[in-house]
Amino acid sequence: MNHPLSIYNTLKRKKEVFIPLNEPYVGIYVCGPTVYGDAHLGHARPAITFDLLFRYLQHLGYKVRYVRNITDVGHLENDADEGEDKIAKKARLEQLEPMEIVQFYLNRYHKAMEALNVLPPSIEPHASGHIIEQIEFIKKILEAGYAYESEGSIYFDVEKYNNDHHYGKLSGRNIEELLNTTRALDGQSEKRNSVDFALWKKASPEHIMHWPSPWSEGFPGWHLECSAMGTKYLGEEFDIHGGGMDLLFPHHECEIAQSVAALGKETVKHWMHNNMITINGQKMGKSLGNFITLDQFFSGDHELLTQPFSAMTIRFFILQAHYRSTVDFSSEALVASEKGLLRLMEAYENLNKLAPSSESTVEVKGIREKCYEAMNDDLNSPIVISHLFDATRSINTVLSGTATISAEDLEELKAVFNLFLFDILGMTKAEQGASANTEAFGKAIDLLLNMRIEAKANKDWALADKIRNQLTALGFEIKDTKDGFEWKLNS
RNA sequence: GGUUCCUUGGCCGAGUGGCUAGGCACCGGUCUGCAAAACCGUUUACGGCAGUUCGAAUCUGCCAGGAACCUCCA
Repeated sequence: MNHPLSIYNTLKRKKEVFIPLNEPYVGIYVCGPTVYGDAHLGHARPAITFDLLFRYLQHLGYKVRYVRNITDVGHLENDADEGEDKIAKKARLEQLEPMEIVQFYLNRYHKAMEALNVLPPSIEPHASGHIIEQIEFIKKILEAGYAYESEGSIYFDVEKYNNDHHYGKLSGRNIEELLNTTRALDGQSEKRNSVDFALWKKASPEHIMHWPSPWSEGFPGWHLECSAMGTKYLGEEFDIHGGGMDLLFPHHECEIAQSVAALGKETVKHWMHNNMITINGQKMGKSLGNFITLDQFFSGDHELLTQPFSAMTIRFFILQAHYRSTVDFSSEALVASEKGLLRLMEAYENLNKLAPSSESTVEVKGIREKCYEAMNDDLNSPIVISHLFDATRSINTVLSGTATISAEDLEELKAVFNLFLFDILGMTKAEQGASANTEAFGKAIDLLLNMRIEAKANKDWALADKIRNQLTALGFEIKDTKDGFEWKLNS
């Protein structure tokens, strides 16, 4: 391939050619969901972004281990001092076992991901299943001297760390200023500095989820799980760490600090961050309460939705924007994506209707290479899609009889659609297998439309229009063609 | 208040110095009994001001508006 894959590295603030540490193996770690509620549109963005990466790297021949964690403990709800574990809080409210909540929402998350055609990761580790690894990680940080115990809890000593290393290198923060301005205000806390973050929190008596440790009965801090599980499954150095931009600080900054403190080196070579989905220009998120769940999209059951949207429409909508741009949700934008996707899918089906000629008058040869170039340029999926739309125009032009295509080019177009639209962008083909029921149903519609042909032959326009209008009212789309008709049912 | 980033045509959304992005919508045409679909064509851009340059949506500065994260206050 002429152009190597370049990926934007948040740490370097520029695109870098991607070279695996240990070719052909590639390790990817992505921050997964906290499973205390239904997945919303915002959750779909990283899942689809890194699914695109996963698919493309595999296509390029890499052997990829993709780890996406499940946060089921330790994600504090408010500030780190007095926060309450989100999972435990929900459990108490609903009088359910914490793990019951986790399992319930995890099942629903998996179902939504499957609908979006997001491939399952290679490993999906739970934070609660890696308490021992996290405790061991804390021990290393303590031994290195970058953490301290305070009333049964362990905190990361950001000031000390920053004296030896650079805390803030990923997020571009100057922590020295923060330390100087906040120290005076910080008298009562059990932390030395307000910027210190918890590695282990002693559980209060009413706290349901807790584990024994050398320091107290408690639970691990939120940032720790990703460091512990990432290194456990991908090694002390691995290729790519991904997540949403909202996790850049403090979460990923803390991960770097933890790794450097415990291991003496940075674990992650390449940081990737997807941007947010906005609604009326604002981040869609749980804390703002302005989110729409994926199930609501699928059912259309939300005041901002004019209709239901299929999972593939959602996926296509997200891929029509570059992953590092914000994408603003609106029902109108989704309708546009839905129609555009339908156009692409019909073009793919039309490929089977084209009769090859001896020569092509449409340009086919460059499309594959252009799609690769776009993918190699930091996964520019909207450009890939624009090339597929260009191909769509060529296909439809041939279909309408004003251009020709050679057998070779026809096969090339089929291959390009299969590769980029389905394998890499991960769109799914319309379901094809017809049951006996749907077969009979189709023949019944054919029967009606054949009667309409007879009516047209008799110039009985009233009857012809009646059949068409009433089928249209039922959601059918009727097209007259030279040899007869075509129809389809719009869902 | 701090850090980072954004502002493209009716809507969404690519694009980092000169070359039509693309989709949706709209309008005109071809096709059709009329439509639909498809095809062809047209129209609507680069937040504002100034600067650099032969040339800027693209670089620089200022201004306006918006966002994400953080902080403070409540």
